Amino acid sequence: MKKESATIYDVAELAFVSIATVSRVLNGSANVRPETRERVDEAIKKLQFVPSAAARSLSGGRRWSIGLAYPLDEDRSTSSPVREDDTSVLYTDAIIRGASWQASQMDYSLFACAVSSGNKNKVNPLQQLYTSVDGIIFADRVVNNVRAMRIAKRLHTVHLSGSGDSRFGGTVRIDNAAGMQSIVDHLASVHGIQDFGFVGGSSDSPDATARLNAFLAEVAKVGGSVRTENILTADFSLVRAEDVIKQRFALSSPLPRAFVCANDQMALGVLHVLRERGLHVPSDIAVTGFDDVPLARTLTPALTTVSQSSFELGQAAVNMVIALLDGTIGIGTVETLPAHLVVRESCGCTKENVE
Amino acid sequence: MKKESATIYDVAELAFVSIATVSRVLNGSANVRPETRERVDEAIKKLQFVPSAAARSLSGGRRWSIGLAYPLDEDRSTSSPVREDDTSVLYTDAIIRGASWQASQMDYSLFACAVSSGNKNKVNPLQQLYTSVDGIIFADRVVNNVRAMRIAKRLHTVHLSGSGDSRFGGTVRIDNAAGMQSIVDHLASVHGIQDFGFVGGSSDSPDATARLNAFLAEVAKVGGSVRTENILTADFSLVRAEDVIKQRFALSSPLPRAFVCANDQMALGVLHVLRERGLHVPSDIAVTGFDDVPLARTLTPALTTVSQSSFELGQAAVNMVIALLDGTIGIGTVETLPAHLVVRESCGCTKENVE
DNA sequence: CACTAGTGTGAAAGCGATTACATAAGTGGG
DNA sequence: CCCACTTATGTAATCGCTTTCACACTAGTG
Repeated sequence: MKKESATIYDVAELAFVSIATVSRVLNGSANVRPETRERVDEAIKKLQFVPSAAARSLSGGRRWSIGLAYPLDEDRSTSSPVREDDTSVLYTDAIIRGASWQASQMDYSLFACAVSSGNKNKVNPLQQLYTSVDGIIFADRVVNNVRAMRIAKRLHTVHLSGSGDSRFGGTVRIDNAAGMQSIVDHLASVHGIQDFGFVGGSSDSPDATARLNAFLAEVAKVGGSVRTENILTADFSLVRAEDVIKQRFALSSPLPRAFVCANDQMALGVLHVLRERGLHVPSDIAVTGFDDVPLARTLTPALTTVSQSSFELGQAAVNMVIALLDGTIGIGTVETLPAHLVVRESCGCTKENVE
Repeated sequence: MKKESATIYDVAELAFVSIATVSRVLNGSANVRPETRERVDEAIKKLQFVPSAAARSLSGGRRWSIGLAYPLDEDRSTSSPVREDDTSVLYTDAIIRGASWQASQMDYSLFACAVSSGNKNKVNPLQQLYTSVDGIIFADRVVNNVRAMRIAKRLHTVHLSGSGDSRFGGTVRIDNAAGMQSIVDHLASVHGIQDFGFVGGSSDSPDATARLNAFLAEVAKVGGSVRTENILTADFSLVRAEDVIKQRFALSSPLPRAFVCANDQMALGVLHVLRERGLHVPSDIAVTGFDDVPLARTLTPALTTVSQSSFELGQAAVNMVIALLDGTIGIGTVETLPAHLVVRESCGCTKENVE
């Protein structure tokens, strides 16, 4: 079931020139007589010729494309996709869009590829990806260090928001600490909250760890407290957050006055369960998110969160890959993007307060 | 800033065999003596050799990868990305995940690539994509027919949910009509609603057209009515839906008893504005969605919608591409996936009713 | 004991571009 | 009017892999 298509040879023949000349036209080289160029362009149009990316990259030129690897939820890749709709990581989506947008601005193409951690497959998607692009962006947690280092030997890599600085590639991250600080601060100073709870991500994610640590530090700083049973750990997904909060309900000890969540999706899950159990947010208990996904502001109550502009994160990553490619910056560069508090209703503020 | 890495020649040398043998080992060919195979495997491991996808595909073999092209929002690609967070198309996200998952199951890699309609760029992302994969999936509206036909000459294509059957590739679609019918039916028979409104997508989307037509037909069938001023047109995005509904408020004529929306995001926007204007959903006015995105059930009120399992859509598309590649099915095959009503609260049903 | 059938392996021909090098034609300056 | 120089184009090598073909070996057969 193979299909044929025009090659550079066909174009050359039709335009009565050599393939070298066609290539020159293709790559906008100077030194091509205008009338020759025109003849070639015509042939290209007539044959609907599109240069093969594969051949192009083999022959050494740039591929003008960047890869973005992000994690495909494990549960889904190992079991049947029944609970499909529960774990959609909106956050990644925004990063991808930001990266795509920026890549397109810079005349690059962006290929996003979901990579499952259990790489039982013979042909690894990640390998496929990194052998067909100029540089690659890793979303948090998608590869371990060993793997990342190996890949970094082949092409330039940029890591998104890990806490450890990657020594073999670039790093772009959000200022997790500042974001967490502003949330806890707000909760404490504006709403007088002292008794905190936390719903975090798994400890193997640098982002998760960074947020938890920042949270704990800031709670201490504002003189608040957080009981051990109120530090919950999910995996950044909505369902898992629902699960852990339900489990928390099984305990007899009283709930905290606020649940600070490490991302918006988990906050959504928490909101949902709390409401289900008849609790009112924010009067009974405040809930905050992190990320500011598009829907955060449309919820009732609208979610107080930290805007970390995943979109800009994606953009910055693309820029960094290109800079690395161009040699403008060196390996080991780290860029920290600001995060800022977005006060809405779920913390206890009222709409009038806010807008 | 180029980097070096091991090639098949290095492996051959280290294992004292020819590159042909290495290739045989790589591709699991029979007729390789176990001890030779072992020697090669060792060399591969030692050199951390990963075959170049580019070279591989150039030499004619399958690339074991599938492309998925989806639209990048136009406004964002033409203007500054300031309103970044407003148009995230959650729907596409689910398709991508479904496709990725299925691809990984079938031992293929899935490359998702956002394509902006204004292709002012020299290097077109779409071209990059389709010259590096075995087959390609087009999300609704991402390319026009001419373009699609051209691409279909080169490789196998599958179109996601257009209404017109693609004569040069495969088509996978959702049963839009059945979905719309069940929504309108429910609204009319269970809630006695007669006065309908509609928030649709732009008319250049086959899906949008199909849904609008099905809506109109079914309203007529149940004896309901829909006034012209209550047929609103957005572009499937949250913000645009908010815009059009706000504009609708400027008119003096009374609102309908229900707004049927062509997708969930627009329903979200409508809900938001309605609430802002002090209207209560569903008692004052019912609102329904289409798609059943993950968050639909977590809203207040939980969104009544049609589950079209975008995830399965993605899966089916991947399967179809592979079948096309394998020659199992022929060009022009169409698969229609069922859609089913998900009754929640925004139509007027109560939680007790539903669960 | 020749004779046919596999096996296991290597040599070499592409695949479709890019690019260094070579060549031919046009251009001034002395 | 010739030489050095630029400009336009062609030739051929190269990138890293797959695959066909041919060859050298075993083995099994009559």
